[in-house]
Amino acid sequence: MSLRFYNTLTQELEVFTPLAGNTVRMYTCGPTVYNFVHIGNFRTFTFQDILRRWLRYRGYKLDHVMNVTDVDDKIIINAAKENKSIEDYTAIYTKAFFEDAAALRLQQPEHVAPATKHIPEMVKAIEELAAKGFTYTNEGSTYYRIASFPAYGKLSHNDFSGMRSGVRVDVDEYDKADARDFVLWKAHRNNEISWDTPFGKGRPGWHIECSAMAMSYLGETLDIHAGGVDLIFPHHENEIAQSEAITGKPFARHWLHSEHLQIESQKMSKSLGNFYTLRDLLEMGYQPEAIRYLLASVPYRKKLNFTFEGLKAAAKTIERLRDFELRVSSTKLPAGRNQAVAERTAEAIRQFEAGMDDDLNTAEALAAIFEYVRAMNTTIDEGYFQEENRWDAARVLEIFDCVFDVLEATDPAKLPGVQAQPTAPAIGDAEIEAYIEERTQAKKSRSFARADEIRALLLEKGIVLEDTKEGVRWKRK
RNA sequence: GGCGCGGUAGCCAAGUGGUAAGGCAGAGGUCUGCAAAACCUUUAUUCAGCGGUUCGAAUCCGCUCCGCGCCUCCA
Repeated sequence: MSLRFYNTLTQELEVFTPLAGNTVRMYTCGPTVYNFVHIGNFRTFTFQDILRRWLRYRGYKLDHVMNVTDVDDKIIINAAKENKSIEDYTAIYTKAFFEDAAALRLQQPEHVAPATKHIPEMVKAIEELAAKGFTYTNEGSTYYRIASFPAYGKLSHNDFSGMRSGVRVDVDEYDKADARDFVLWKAHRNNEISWDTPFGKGRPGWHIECSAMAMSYLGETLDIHAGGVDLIFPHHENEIAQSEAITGKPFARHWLHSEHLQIESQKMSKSLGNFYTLRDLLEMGYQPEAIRYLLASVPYRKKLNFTFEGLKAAAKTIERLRDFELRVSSTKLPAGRNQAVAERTAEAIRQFEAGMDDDLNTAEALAAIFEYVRAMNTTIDEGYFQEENRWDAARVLEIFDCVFDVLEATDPAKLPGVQAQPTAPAIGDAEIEAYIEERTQAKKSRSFARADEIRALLLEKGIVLEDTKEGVRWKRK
């Protein structure tokens, strides 16, 4: 089965292949750095990360560009409020964004493109649009004339053919010829940040940065363009209008959009008090791996209902997988390789791959992993799992983790934005081993009270003991 | 009003014509000095409701109810 994605443009599931060679040229819409980005934003960025990782698993090289919008109305307003320059203000939240992204183990795109570092590219794009007659100016601002691009609406599947200039009663309220037109370049006013250009002093409109940067890094036609569903219209529609007006060629071949996240079945909003940033959740003590798992486990085109019950369930699920990993690596096993296990391993990998290939159906892919884990636990219980089967199980976990990346625990000291927690007093391995030895002796002499006391004492320090056939196994909680 | 997405067990969720995956939670059990972990059994005769098509529908069609998103800068 080949890799397939749902394409917003065609509204169909399509087989994916890059346009040229083995490299996937991908553009994703990144953050606007006017504040800490919230957990809903990270749902989309996590989807993009899973997409990246699966493309790489499938043997493709990536050339991925993500923009950072570091000049816009909200940034200008917020920076002014804090009496900071645009640069100083956005630097804070850009840094925070990448710290958060790292905590969620999001891979860095090959190129991170801040808008303010690409003004010449935008100027060039606007000049090309002007030369081809797609623009007009009004009071120092430059606008895109939608009426000159008949295909407008093809991505969002809206029919704008009936809309004409003057239809809207309040057209005079806008300084545009048509209410649907959008601004390419905003005229300079007050003391706002601005750049000098042949078409006037000012700053870029939102949409032009993506067209200009995408094409300057990746060429005229991208393989994949991705973002949240709310960007379909108008942002991505406008990107198409700009880019295709310039090149006359399709801007992106596959448009992938992730659905929104809801909190406890409600829209996340500040007024409802259910607005969370990653740092809020970390502050509450939730593990970044659990958050990542929860965000990744619901297929990206489905609304994700974020609940704290779900977040706790995610943490338990990860623990189950980590326990399995520990069991496979630490249990004493008979020599050899059980062929049935080897075959079951291949089957699990096939199932996992089939799920991911099917438009990144992570729920189905995960089911393959859990069915495998249960089957292998049973095999171990029954004594049929052999020494060399360790590699089989490790292979499955490795494939799982190269996409989901949640098995390794994060050092709590390295969480962004979290004050140093009063953690359990540290205890060294040697001391733990000494306690375990004492407890083993206590058990031998049937001093169970002392044995339980040691277990409790270690638990307080975050050490969990498990008695197995081959002796005591311990792990840090 | 237009366009689009969705309603599957206590919660999350797969399944888009052939008789309900998986995770978490709950109950009972095996193992254990006790635990933990693991495993087993169990928890939807039923997929928002009603009607239709079909040998057969959660899956297709129609209607109704409910939730959500976009329709000028929100992932």
